[in-house]
Amino acid sequence: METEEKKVYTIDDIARELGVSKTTVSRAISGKGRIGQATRERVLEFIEKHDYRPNVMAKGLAQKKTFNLALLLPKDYAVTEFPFFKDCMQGICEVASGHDYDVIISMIDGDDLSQIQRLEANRKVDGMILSRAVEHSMAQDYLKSCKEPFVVIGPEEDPQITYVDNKNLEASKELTSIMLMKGVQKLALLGGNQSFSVTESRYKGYLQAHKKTGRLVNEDMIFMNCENQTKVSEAVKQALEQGEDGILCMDDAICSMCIGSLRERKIPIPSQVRVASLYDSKSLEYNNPPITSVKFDTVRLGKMAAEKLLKMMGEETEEETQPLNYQVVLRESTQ
Amino acid sequence: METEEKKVYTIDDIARELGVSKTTVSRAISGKGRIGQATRERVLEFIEKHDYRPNVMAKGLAQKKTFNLALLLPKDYAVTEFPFFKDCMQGICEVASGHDYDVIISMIDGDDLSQIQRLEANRKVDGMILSRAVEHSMAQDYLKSCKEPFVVIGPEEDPQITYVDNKNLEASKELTSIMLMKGVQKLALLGGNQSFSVTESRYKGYLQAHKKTGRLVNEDMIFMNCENQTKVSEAVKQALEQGEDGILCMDDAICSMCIGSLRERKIPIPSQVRVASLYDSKSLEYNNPPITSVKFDTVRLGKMAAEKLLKMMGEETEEETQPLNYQVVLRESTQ
DNA sequence: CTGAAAGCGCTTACAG
DNA sequence: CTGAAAGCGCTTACAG
Repeated sequence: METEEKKVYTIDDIARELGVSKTTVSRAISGKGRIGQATRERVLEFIEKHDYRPNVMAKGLAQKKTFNLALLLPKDYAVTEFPFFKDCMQGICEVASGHDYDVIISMIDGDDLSQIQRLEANRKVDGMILSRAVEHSMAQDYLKSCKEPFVVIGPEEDPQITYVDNKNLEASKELTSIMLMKGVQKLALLGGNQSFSVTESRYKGYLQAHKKTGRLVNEDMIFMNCENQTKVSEAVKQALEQGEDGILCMDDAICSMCIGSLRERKIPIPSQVRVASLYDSKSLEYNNPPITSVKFDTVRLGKMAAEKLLKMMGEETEEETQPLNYQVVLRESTQ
Repeated sequence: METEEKKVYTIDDIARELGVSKTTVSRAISGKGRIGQATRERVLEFIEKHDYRPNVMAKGLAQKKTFNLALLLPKDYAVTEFPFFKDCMQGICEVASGHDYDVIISMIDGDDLSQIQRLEANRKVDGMILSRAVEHSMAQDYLKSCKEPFVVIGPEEDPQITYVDNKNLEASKELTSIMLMKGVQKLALLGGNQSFSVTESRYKGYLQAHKKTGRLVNEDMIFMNCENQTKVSEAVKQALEQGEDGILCMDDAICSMCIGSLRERKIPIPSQVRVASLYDSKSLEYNNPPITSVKFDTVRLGKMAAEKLLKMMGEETEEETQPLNYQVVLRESTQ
């Protein structure tokens, strides 16, 4: 029962102790190359018994791989986006570790490429995931110019770039349509930061739904860049003055602020104004009344990003063919 | 102007082209070992010109280092904790990359050690940072049993373990004292998840402040595990029925819910009830009225964690001696 | 089926 | 001050 330092074996030790060559040991482990059934089992057994784990760094050097991938996160994201990034991260980590890859995070600041360049110069990763595509981001252009494989999370117009995205446009269109069908006459839209692509997608969905049903959209029904309580309150005030009877919020944070503002003005939901959100959260679900909103499977989004990337890097992965989807959850706030 | 593949040099190439040995090149780069001024400059110049960057993985193998550190994040953290983790992450990444280290994230799920064991077995990191110490966490015990250096973010009673923490107890004590001095007669405490150490620290601060001023604390003034709107609303209701004239919330999320609940009941802040939070956020700052709260420098907390860890790993770092601190920001909600 | 050898791109005693 | 050589712990043609 002494606290003896457990010896950490190398492939050399194993070869010596077993009286075989390290080539053989390597083959038994990797499963590549021909090897006798008997020897393989002997090696595997020894490994199991002594809990040998190959040195990934050495393996990487020999194979010119790093077994790392990078997740590029914006440094400046707003509170409203936390749940999104956290879920992405979780999905990515899960599939990465399933392939014995690790994920290195790098927080990148707007158009400052230095962190990306550092990662690239140091050759510590085999591929990168760029989260939250900002319109006209330099990062994308830069990554394209490198040989490094990468996928972006978010909408992407460049057909040469691999991406995954939630169906924001479709979801927005569907929820808008539903609200119009339910009898909302004038539906205000409270949007987020206009430089984010997701804002644009949701906006388009809203427009298309109006077009489809032959409804007019007036400039003054659209309130963009609702990033704090003050902006939201102003928007709500103006919308009410204009007699809007429905408010569609682009995400849960905006929606929370919107609800707060309505409550302050003692405007009943849904009897005077129906409210819905294009991104769900617990606080909307548990609100009184519960708020209608769209649920995405963001963990899965992250997983798909990682799978796509691993595939580009030549890993074998059973990429899910089933497309990402969403659910519109109708709750009391739109009844 | 062709898109020629830029050759990626190795130390061997440089040695050959310069007619020196690779030992010399290595020395010129690392600055270790004696080397002639002239040769050093020749090498450095060549490197600069051809933008040579040493292969970190190879360097690592030779030095038995990985130049990675791991950040262990709980998989299940609540919305309320996002800003905290994000700021930590940012601080850690900043100092890590300053030392040419990268940070690998791993999301660990309660008492499931498998992810930690994987990291350890793969030897992909030189040290770990365990964020959010949960009371009696297995992770800590496990890490202690490994040789791997690690530091924890959060309070820590074990004197053998290195940790960094915000001064939650002190801050809680100070803010509580201030509220009592300002004339609050009965101060309710709305606390978070009781299994987190931070909850305990803040609770203690609240108690100590009462003791110091000779005030009694009644069981029924304490409301723990206020993790959703329902629980908070109940707590607020009960507190009001008991005639409390002050409410101290443990964090910004709890406080937001508390404010919402008060607003619904049309209880004016601060005239009927004074409200304060032990963790600040924009939404509290911009609330109407603005909410008194405590500001911590969490980015710096992350930095210090990383610095402490790097030091344990033998890196040279000018560790900041200045202790972490906090500011109590008195706003309208406690006037 | 198995192994000796070279190689991945660095570092570092050791000798000169 | 400089270099030849061994080594970090793996993989992988190549030969047998």
